[in-house]
Amino acid sequence: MRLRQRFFRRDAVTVARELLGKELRSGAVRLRITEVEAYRADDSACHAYHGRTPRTSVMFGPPGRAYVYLCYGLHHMLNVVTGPVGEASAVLIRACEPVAGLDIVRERRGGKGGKGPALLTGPGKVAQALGVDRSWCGHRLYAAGGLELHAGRAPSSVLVGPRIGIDYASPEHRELPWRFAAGDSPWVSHRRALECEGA
DNA sequence: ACAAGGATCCTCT
DNA sequence: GAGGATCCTTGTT
Repeated sequence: MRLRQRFFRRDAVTVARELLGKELRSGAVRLRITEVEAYRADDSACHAYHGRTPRTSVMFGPPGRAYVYLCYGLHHMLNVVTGPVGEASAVLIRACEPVAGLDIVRERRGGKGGKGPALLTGPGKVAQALGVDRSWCGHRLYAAGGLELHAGRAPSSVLVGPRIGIDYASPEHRELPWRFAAGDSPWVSHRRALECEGA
């Protein structure tokens, strides 16, 4: 069952937590989301914080679309646009566990990552496994065809911690606990920095 | 037109 | 745990 567009028209932190366990599908490849990060409009870690640019314009548009950008000149990052039109926020997909299409995933990953979590724990790896590049920017994830977002098995517990790689953000945003991960999955990166929610 | 830096990944120690 | 790869986006001249 595909997620509806209204699922995404909410606060990025809320959507991020609820995306855990959901399924990304592209052809025969099906991945269960195990780690995400929220980026909000009023957040100096967010690419759109300093205003609208050609690269970030998708984040200002309707929710439920893909925001894909190139990092360090070689890694594609898959995000889901959240919130109402005009509010630039998104959720970065940082890690997944394979559900189906593992042979295709391994081929796209070029034989790297072996058989364990190193195969899919990291945002660049997830995009590569799904065959996502910048030509997918703006794609409607709630529509039928291409890359889709489906319901899935929710995690039994949620891990929470600070976001990764945002040293450029101001101090008050750098430590926000806006990274979420499935507590029941080994397919999570930087697990040390995470704590069980509510504990 | 140019320079700087980046929401990472991989390899090696 | 550290460093290099690699090139696009952005802000400035």
